[in-house]
Amino acid sequence: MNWQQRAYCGELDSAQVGQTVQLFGWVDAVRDHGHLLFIHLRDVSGIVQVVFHPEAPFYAQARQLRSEFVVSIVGEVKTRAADTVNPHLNTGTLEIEAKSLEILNQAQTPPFEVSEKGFSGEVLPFKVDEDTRLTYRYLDLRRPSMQRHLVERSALLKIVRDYLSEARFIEVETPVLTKSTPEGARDYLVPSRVHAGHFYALPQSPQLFKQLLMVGGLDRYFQIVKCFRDEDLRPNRQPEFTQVDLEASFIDETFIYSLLEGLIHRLFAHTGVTHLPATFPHITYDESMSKYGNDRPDLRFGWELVEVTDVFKDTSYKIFRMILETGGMIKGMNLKGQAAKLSKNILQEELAKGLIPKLGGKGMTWMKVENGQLDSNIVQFFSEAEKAALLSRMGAEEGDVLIFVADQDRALVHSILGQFRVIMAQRCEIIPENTFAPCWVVDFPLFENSAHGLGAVHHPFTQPQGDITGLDREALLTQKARAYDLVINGEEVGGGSIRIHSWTQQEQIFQALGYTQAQIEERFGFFVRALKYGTPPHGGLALGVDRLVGMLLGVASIREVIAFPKNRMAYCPLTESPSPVSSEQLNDLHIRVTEL
RNA sequence: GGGGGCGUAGUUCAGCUGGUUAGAACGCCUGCCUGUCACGCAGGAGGUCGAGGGUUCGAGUCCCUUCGCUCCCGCCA
Repeated sequence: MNWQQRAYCGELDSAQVGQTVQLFGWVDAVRDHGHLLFIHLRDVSGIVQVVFHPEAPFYAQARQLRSEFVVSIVGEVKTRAADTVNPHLNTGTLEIEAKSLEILNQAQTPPFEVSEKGFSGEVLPFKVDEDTRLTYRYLDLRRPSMQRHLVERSALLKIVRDYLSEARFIEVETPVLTKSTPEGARDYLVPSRVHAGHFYALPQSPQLFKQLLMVGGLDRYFQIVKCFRDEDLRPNRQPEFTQVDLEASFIDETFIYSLLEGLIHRLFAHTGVTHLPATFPHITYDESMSKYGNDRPDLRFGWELVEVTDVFKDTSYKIFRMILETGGMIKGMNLKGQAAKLSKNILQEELAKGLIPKLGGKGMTWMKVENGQLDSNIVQFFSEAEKAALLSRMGAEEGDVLIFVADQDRALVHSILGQFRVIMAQRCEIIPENTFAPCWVVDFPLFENSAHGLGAVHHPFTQPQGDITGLDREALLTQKARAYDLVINGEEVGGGSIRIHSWTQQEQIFQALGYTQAQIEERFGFFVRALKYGTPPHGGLALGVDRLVGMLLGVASIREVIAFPKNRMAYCPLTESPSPVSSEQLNDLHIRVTEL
């Protein structure tokens, strides 16, 4: 194999005209003119056209070529005549006149087309059932767009490594076979052969190990690492996913913010995005919930939630009055300038009766601002004072649409309006394209109510903002954590916290979570012990690589940037895993499978 | 775990209130074609309509069961 002399198809340029080059690749397309024969030859770098003339001794062999055959071609780089240039191909001003042809391998007709013919202007939509793509992922990966995804992912991860190395971070690997901890998601378990009846767990994150690395004095650690969570899947969720995991000692929140802002700037600059703010705005959890209805605000557009409970405190409108009398709240949103797009029929039938109930709401009140008046099916129930107050509170102008949701359950009001805001913004096409709006969400609550008492909102190693000594449950629920999320365009791309480094404080948290001394010892004994041996103040963050790369490349799903993803059922159609194993294997592992 | 949608040729899809031999495009095969590049022209092959059961004179179409995929909710410290 003459690999030393190899040239890459997509990298040929006019400087090489007249040279003889060696190419390896796959046949992307064949155009047989009976005499003249053209092929597109594809390798990882791109595509070039090869011409076979009928006089060539290997012409008969060339006519045997089919899609996806693997070939070695030696040929002369030639300039194309002006009227035969292909403007859609990077190498479109050139072609290779074949001097020899070797068919290195034949190929069956693939189950779907690998060629994207995409150099023909706009990229044709690739519509093949995803399970079929995953079953033949090696063919799917041959498509130029998939190769671009993985090439770019590699380039972006190199930027991460370079950046963090420059900032004195040390890349350390942590175990994949580790200890199951009852917090958080379900663990993937790995049975031990040597220790009968005992199990390792695959890490949900290297959380405890990276903190132990800080105790170990490594000072600044990072890792690009797989994490595993055995939960039901979502379009943007895989059972195994990749994080940029990092942790640093003797730092505070400001270190993390500026470190990550620098990294995000570099990553986005790589893809040509330069409009990110120098420092990212901070928004508190409470403010995010109240203005955007969730803790991952999409700041690319306005449409903030506005409370109008007080406007209707004496209303005669029966539905509002009933809800307010039982302690409910009314919030609304101004769909700025959307009156023309949203007819009364759409507002009432599709949204109030369709979408809102799907989101969990009982109803929605809407009104349009037309001819200087509020107009809707129920506007006659409101007083002039109420209408005037609404107009001013909502900043309403001609052509606006106001919508309101009322409910006893304040969290439900936020949840409905938060989802409604995003869905309607997409539907009304008000979200600017190719725009990225990052922010830090800060001041998360430390605890939340859970089925069995208090639960940690972030995780139990997060430092409280204040002293929690002696606080009762009610007071604990009002405490804030030193936790932060990095949110871009309404997607959480990373999260972290300043950790607890005092073992007494760590035990306070465990106790608040309702763990007994025995449970603490059994689950986290090794960790609490470590905290007692001189733990430095430290904190860190983890970035979701799949989501971030997916966002940077503008793909529809994280599966587009993962070489071998699982499907929605956590199944791999390519390898057909998971699969049954032999009874010998089970016996070795001391496992008996119960009847299904 | 709960709810919605889908399953027809290799691929993407059409197939009306149940009614002759289930169609289209692309792909594939054969032939023709010396400048194409989504080449063109002519011809051809290719289907247990996801599976099982039921209703009916008759089912791709209606009903039940089941499997698979997908979306939403729960879940995801």
